[in-house]
Amino acid sequence: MLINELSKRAGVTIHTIRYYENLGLIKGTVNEEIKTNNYKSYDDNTVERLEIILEAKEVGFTLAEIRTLLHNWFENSNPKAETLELFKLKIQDINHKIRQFKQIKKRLEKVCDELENGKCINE
Amino acid sequence: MLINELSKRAGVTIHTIRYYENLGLIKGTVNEEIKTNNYKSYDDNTVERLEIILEAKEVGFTLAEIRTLLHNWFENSNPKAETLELFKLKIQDINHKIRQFKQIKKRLEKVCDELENGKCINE
DNA sequence: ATCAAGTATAGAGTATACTCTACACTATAG
DNA sequence: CTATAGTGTAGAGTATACTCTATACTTGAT
Repeated sequence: MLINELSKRAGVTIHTIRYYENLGLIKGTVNEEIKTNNYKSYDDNTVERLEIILEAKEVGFTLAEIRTLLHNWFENSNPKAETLELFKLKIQDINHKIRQFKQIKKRLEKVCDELENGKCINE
Repeated sequence: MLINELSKRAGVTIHTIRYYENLGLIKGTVNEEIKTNNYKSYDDNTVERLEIILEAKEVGFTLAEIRTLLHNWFENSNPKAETLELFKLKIQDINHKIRQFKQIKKRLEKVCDELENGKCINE
């Protein structure tokens, strides 16, 4: 598929796709058969990569971190043990973040509770 | 306490504290008694506010969002019902984020599992 | 009295992650 | 064949959140 379709399928603007491609997060291929243009084509894997990028961004990973994750995920350039270690570290990060979320949620729930049970002056 | 002590107690640089103060996230008071200087002094509440800011940032709230949260939290300028609604919305946000975290964690765990159980080619 | 260390304001600089514009070339429908 | 919609590269602009620098005044120890 071309960039327009990729954009629609992944829900990411063409600008952002090109930005990610420049950063090395995704990669399109130019069909060497066609010599009239240098349009890049993207496969289903790129759609999945974009999904992962969006999810990972949402939970606070930087694009640099995501690039490293994706390269280990799909390109398998590093030894297995290293990749495994990286992924396990990321899982730990996520567990830590979940704990932080729960902590601030607790704080907010406490304030809500206080508000509902009339510890507040201005009605 | 003066900015230096606040900085040490909250673990935030003086630069950042001033940046937050400019944005209206915290507020120091100039002692009117002392006319020789205009040094600002900060109380324990400011330390707590900074703690909340750090936590909230960590889980992805912007400084603008945090400012609104803090104003409702401490200044009680808005009607109770509004504040309660805002806080409950934030709790929903957090629940949503926790779900996203769990989703990407699942993805990572699946890849780890595949790596450990030999679906990988390069050892 | 003086001098390092602390404080204040204002504004410039940096990093990340976009977002947009300009310009040139290509594809395709009428 | 031409209009317009799509594609490419390069680079400028924007938003957020700092981070640093310059300049000036204050405090406190010697």
